[in-house]
Amino acid sequence: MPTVSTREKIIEKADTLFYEGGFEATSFADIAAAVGISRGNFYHHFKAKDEILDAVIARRMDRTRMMLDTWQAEGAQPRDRILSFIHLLITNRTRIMAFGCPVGTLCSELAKLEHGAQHRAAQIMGLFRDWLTGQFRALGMDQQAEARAMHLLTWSQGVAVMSSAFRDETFIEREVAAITQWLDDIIDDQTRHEGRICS
Amino acid sequence: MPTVSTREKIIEKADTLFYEGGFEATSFADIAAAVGISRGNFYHHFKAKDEILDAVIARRMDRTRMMLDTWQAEGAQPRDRILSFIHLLITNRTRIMAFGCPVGTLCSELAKLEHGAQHRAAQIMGLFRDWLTGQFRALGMDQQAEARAMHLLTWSQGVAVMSSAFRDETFIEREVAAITQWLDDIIDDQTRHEGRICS
DNA sequence: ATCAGGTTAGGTCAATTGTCCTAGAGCGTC
DNA sequence: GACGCTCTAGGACAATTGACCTAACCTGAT
Repeated sequence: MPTVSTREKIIEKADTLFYEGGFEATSFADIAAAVGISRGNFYHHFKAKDEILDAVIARRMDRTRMMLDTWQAEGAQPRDRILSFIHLLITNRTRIMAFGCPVGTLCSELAKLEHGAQHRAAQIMGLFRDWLTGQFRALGMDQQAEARAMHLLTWSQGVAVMSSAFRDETFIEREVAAITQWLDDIIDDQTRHEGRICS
Repeated sequence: MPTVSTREKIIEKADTLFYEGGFEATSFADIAAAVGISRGNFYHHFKAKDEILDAVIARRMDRTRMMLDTWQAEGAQPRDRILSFIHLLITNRTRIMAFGCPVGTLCSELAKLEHGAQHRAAQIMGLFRDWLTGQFRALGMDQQAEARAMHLLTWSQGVAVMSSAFRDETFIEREVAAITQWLDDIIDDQTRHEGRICS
């Protein structure tokens, strides 16, 4: 499996380098050196830099879908599944403090570059939005489901930016606690509201 | 005033270009062309690219301080002053949707580049944090003042990233309404709490 | 008029960029 | 063995990058 392996390794390394150093600042030579192949060989797999970006975005889409499916299967209740998402901030806190959120920073950079792939990068964010919307809808918050999914996403993106700016690890932990509190508050509010309607 | 004028024009144009296109993606030639001078002339004013970045950050610090001073003078009450900050999202919504928040995106980019100026870029964010902390403290929220300033900043940064990703103008308006609601809620909560203590 | 200082233009420099080509190595099939 | 295919290496290519130099220019003081 030499074909698939090398191509996959290129995409994997490019993914990491795009995240840690940014798309624009990462060159062909950087990726080729990281993979351990020549720059000439690189062109055999990807004719242009935009093609690597497309492949990286596609890979991130796939992996995001897989992660969401895992959370869907593992979490017994919608609250547990949403907590899986929130817990991403803790799990990846070191990398988030150093490089920000992979999705958010890519969207921001491509927006500045007026790159055509910005729309597809935003679709990764859309995956989280739609999945979270489904969770809030499962909690009975039909009308407010998407708004709350967006609020949770917005909050998370803010935490990523702020923790990266101030390099404060305790900030992430405090915010995760606050987000969890907010989640439980609206769940409590929802169950009370349902009780008022039913009874 | 040829000296100051040209140098100021360079910093001003560089500021705009760094914001709209990013620091790394903006070249000497881009700035020189925007100002209308030769590249050689450029080097007389700034020996290295990092020097322009330093000047741009210093300029943003100054202008931020001036803006905060204006808000401090214009706003009769802390609530009005905080609303001035929140209203930035509305005033600059077109540019925020296209290029994100000037402060947040610069911090993120410099973090990825592991640039030494990242710390000073974060100080601009610190100006907002400290000023907002002062406003919440003026509202009597001594212990929670900084946490609430950070929360407001975090929320705003999240709105900037999300509105830029999805290019949704109505999202900004809805979030500004939600932030305003949150502000009035904690102010109400604070006045109730004060009444309980005093009476 | 002369001179000094700050300012500007144009051009050079090595290094790096993304793109592209060619020659050949490896390997399975006929 | 001969052929075809994918994969690889090494380099060439023009364009652009940040950095730097030198020769003029302007302006005001002497």
